[in-house]
Amino acid sequence: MAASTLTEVARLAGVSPATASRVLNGSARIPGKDIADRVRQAAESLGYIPNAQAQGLAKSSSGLIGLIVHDIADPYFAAIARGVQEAAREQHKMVLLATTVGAPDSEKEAVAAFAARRADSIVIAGSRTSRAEDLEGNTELAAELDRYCRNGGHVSVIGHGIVGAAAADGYHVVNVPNEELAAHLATELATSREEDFVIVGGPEGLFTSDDRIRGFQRGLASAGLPAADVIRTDFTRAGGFEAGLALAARITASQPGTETKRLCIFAVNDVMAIGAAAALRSQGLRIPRDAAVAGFDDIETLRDFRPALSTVHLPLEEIGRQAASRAAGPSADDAGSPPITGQVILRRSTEVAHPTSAESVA
Amino acid sequence: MAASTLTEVARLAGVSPATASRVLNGSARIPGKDIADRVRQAAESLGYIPNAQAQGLAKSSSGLIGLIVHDIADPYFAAIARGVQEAAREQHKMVLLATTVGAPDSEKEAVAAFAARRADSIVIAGSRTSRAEDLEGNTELAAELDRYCRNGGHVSVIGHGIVGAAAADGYHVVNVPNEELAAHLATELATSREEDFVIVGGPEGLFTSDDRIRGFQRGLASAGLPAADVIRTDFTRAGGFEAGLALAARITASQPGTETKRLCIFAVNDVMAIGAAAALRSQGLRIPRDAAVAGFDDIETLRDFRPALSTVHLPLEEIGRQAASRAAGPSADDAGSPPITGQVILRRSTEVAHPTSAESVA
DNA sequence: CTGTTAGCGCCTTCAA
DNA sequence: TTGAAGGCGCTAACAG
Repeated sequence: MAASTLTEVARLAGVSPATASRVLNGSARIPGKDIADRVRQAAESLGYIPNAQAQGLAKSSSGLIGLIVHDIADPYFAAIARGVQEAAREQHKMVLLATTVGAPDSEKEAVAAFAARRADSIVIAGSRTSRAEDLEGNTELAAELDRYCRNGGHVSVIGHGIVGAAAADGYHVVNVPNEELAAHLATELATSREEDFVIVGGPEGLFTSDDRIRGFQRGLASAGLPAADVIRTDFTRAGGFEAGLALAARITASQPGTETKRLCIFAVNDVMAIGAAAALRSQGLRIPRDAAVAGFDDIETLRDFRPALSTVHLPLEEIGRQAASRAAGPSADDAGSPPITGQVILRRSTEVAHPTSAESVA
Repeated sequence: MAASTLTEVARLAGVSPATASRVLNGSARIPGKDIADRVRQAAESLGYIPNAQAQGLAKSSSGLIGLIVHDIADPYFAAIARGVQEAAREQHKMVLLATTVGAPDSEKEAVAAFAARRADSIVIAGSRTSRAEDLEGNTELAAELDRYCRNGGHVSVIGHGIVGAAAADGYHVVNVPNEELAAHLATELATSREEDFVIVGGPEGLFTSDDRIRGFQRGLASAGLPAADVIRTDFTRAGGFEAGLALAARITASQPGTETKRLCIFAVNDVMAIGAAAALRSQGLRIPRDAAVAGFDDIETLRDFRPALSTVHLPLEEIGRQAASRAAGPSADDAGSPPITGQVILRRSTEVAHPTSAESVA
């Protein structure tokens, strides 16, 4: 027993399908008042639900927003997804989800799938990469997106634009000032401190990571400090943990006698920072006494972590929302939404050690 | 410039649309070898992407899985979503996301929207409620689901079944043994301890919460202990925090002289537990010294929280995956997937206070 | 094995 | 204002 159709409703109401359509979905005036009620009633009694596929086919638009993330369980992406979802709700659309593991070819597939479903727009979150091995994948992805745009689709990419993507119509980028913010964080951290800085970064070629590293180094430089060592590892908690272990060894080794500066560790995202902190702790080191740790993103779920993590707040939800609404066209706010900004937040994890202040909570 | 169609491909290849369809999508044999290649090449050169809407309309099935959650940014739901997403990928389907704030009527809308899109199946996560004020909403939701099922849809609900939903065809429930596990947690906690138990629960009528409360009380009873006080609050971190504040006052008040037992707080989910812990800490109390805290769910992102939180591990991802594949029909594993089980995990937050063990990490 | 003929359910000109 | 007719892109029966 398939769902009832518009035709059935029309028949029951004693009108033509066209009329029924106008009453139930169309936009133009339908003052048939008497007839309109009959149709509505018929629809109601039949439990009529319009077939979105058919509607979409007829007017070639689907009311779908495609969202591509690396992993929906990652709090970073989950927060963005929430923003996208909210925007979608406002636009009376639904979001179609695709998760790739950052692999460009898998992203390409997702774009093709969205294109097949005639998604009205696509939001791509998750960092772009410039690694040589991804070059081909990136090119194909760019081509796929380009085709999608040429067919009238709207794309908005969060962070960096797709490598090799021509600035086509309907192609937007929501810029996140990773570099500037990282620089800002570095200068804040460099102020009135005397410590060695180390950066725990993701794999080379990951834009988000590279931008943050570059920015941090720049900030250090502008504060007259030497460049920090950079440890490359996975862009995950596990990666942070691994790096943390190495750093713990380094700290422990330099303990005896030598007047050592405290280590200040900047992990390019919060999750890595937490991993690094866990590693230090597992080696009996304490934060911020033995080392300072800072992250990036200000993930909500991690805010109760102790010692409270210094980080850079990013309005993730707003980023997602903006990406989704920008792709919807310049409808609402012609002025365009305001650029994304972040904010350095210094908390306990990078406090200068005051031996006595045990209870100071950020 | 709209995307190219199958007809165009067919024309370019000099064959009929039907043939082209068979080559590009159909399943039956298409050994036209020579012709098949021509078609494929034509498709390639035109950048042909099948229109899923049209395909869906023609074969009345959409390749879509609808997922309903309260909030995709909540790590609990995000983890489930990951599981659903994985199952979807295996089924070569895509997931359509809808977030409700737990409001039955909003869930009803989501179901209708999924039905409109002819989703092949729907997964509903997020706790069911039995509050009087939700009765009407629940009934409508049940009706909507029932209709959806009658039209051939498959539904699987995580946790409790929808209140008032008749066991229709295609309606499945993925049971989560909340009560048993909570009971188990209680008995573990009750062993060799002498403390007062308090439960921080969600609003009355929330099945997930109520089940866990009931189970915990049962466990306490079977250990010969009196029932614990129950504090009702929001099913969120903020709720946990609020309750934690009240409890902190209670603890502080009873400090002087009176031989007081330590308080053991069971929050019905991890996020609430974290909130409660934060509240205690904000009042200068320490865990587990001044109070023990336990949660439920074993949220991954929270595992680095210190003191490590005792909790009940739930295979969230597997739950999502199972829900999605069960709804896909008894295709893969006829034996049906194994029932969901959890596991009590005792960590630092409920350790019996050993004044000297400062570095014992769970 | 391939082409032809009908729809799938809806919307949208175009007449009436 | 309402109805009739055609088409959105594809698939599924039939023919050939």
